[in-house]
Amino acid sequence: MDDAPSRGAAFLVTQLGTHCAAKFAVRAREIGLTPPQVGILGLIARSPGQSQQAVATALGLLPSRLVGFVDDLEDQGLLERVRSRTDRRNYALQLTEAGRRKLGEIGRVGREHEQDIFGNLTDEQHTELVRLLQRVADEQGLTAGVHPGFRSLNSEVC
Amino acid sequence: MDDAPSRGAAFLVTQLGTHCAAKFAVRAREIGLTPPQVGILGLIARSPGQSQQAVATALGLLPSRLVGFVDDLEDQGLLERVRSRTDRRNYALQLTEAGRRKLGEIGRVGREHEQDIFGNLTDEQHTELVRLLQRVADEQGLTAGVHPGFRSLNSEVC
DNA sequence: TATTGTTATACTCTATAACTATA
DNA sequence: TATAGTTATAGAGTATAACAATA
Repeated sequence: MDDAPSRGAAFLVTQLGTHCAAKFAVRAREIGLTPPQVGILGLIARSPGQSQQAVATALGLLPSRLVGFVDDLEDQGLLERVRSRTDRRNYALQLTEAGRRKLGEIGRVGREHEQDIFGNLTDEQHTELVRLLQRVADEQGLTAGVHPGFRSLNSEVC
Repeated sequence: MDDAPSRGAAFLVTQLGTHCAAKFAVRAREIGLTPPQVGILGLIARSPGQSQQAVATALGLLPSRLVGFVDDLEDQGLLERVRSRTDRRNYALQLTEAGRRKLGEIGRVGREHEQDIFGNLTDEQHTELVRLLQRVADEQGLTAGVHPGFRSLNSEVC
């Protein structure tokens, strides 16, 4: 008897989630980004002009951590810090043209990633899996744009 | 347009996996254990008498990390280090009676965890979800007893 | 010489708190 | 006085490498 105990859905999701996160991190690094930076670019693409505070809150990471990520994205020429006219304390973060191009790369990488992990499912199976996961995620309050995994586990559970 | 982009299965699995891991860590802590320690106790229950090297390899964590976990489990009286007669360099790790009782608690906590996350699915939906996840996990080579999340992401992907 | 378990050291990552400039 | 962004410091967690005991 060397079998693992029958794995429940929770164990399988945890195991596969860790696996997916690790594989995606590799793909993100290949285009010069960390996973949180992918989230930052996507958020600014959807809602341009937000302050760093707003981005930090939306993604569930500390403002002090955000600084370094934005520094790097700015160094790469993917976004700009534009001082707000009305309140010169904060910035309005904007994608550059290169940032919009990078967004296309992110999309390509994301599709490759999805195919890599779930490519052996039929379309029907894939659709059913997404439906079930979406339902559970909604019930667990994960619908919002806040990405777990960017924030610490401690702040997650308190 | 403030919607997140349609979330693929990979994103959902990553998001839910992180969420599940965090919630399980809380439940494990309530019975005095860390997630790796849960894995250690389960492995020794299934295959008693293994050396620390064997356990470390099976769970994908470094032998030097294992020492502290086993120290704590021994302090709690849940397992014993028994010197091997044939090779006095290594130990044969054995559960104590208290360790076997703790295993029952782990089972209870695991069922509560599963119910907490997936309790709103019908039995048919739950079964279908497990089937799909199991299939993907198998194809990704996650069938073995090696638990990702105990080892570092770096060693995972290289 | 090789291996098991252990310890010591260094490194990475993250949280906390202090600081500045604006308001 | 309060807030946005930043920097500095400290702490937790982990990997690497050195070590003693045994083979």
